[in-house]
Amino acid sequence: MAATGDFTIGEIAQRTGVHIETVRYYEKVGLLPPPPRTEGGHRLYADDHLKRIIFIRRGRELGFTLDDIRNLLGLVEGGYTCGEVQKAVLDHLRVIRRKITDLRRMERTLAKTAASCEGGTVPYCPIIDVLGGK
Amino acid sequence: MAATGDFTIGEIAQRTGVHIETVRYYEKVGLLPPPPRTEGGHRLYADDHLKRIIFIRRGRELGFTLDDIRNLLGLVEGGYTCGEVQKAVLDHLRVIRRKITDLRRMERTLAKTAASCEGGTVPYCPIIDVLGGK
DNA sequence: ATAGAATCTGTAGCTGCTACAGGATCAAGG
DNA sequence: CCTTGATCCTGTAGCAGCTACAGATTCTAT
Repeated sequence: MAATGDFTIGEIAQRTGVHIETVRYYEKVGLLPPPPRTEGGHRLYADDHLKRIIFIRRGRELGFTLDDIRNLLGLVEGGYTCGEVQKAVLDHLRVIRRKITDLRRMERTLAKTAASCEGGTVPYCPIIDVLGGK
Repeated sequence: MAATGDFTIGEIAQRTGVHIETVRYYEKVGLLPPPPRTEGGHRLYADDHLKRIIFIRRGRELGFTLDDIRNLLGLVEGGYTCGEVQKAVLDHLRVIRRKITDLRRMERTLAKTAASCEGGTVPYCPIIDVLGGK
């Protein structure tokens, strides 16, 4: 039930939480198949598009690149095995963990640096020394 | 001692670990004052430039945007108080910590998702469900 | 019929570089 | 002095992933 609803781009944007321009952008870069149009040329989306955009958005929220998502969608389309999908996720997990590591290193350095500083109105700050390198 | 050495852009790139094009880019966007030139038009850098580029690089390594760095350099130029600098660092620290939080959330979700998966040759994967959202 | 909202296409902008192309200049060797 | 090869010059375009226009058209409701 609740068969193929026809959505305008505005409705689909609202339902998916993705901006109108972004929906068009996804179409342009081939992530979203071009939907049928009204006589006047307005896009008319169906449930399939809705699902696909939600898939893309979820992927983005999880930090996948559009290219990653393209591949995942390719798997979904073309028949996939659990192993293939899992591999993509584990690869991505490694990327994320590296980023976390990098950020934590920055955080430590910055926190230490900020602590070395009195923060008053003194016209000198040890932070600048840290940035000045050596 | 070791007074103002004259560096070509290639030397300065090597010493700072920043690409030649990037050095020119920093000049273009106003982070680096235009150095004097040879008769033929080649850039000639002095120790001040060297220090400045190292400052920029260190800032980048710590995740500051070029705009942040521009502000920091402005402080350094124009006379600064420790409090001003500390504020910039603490602001940035908040940004970094937020990113870490976001990435950790992604990581948890992905790790959980990947674990829910057998990873075999089964032509179905629960990960896809997660991405499909609901 | 008409007003106002929504949509259309196409282009430019954002960050922080990187990678050319096509030419000029520099430093070293003969 | 002259040539060669390395380096440098300017300017432009490209990357990701959107976002923000402009100027025109279409849709919807009265």
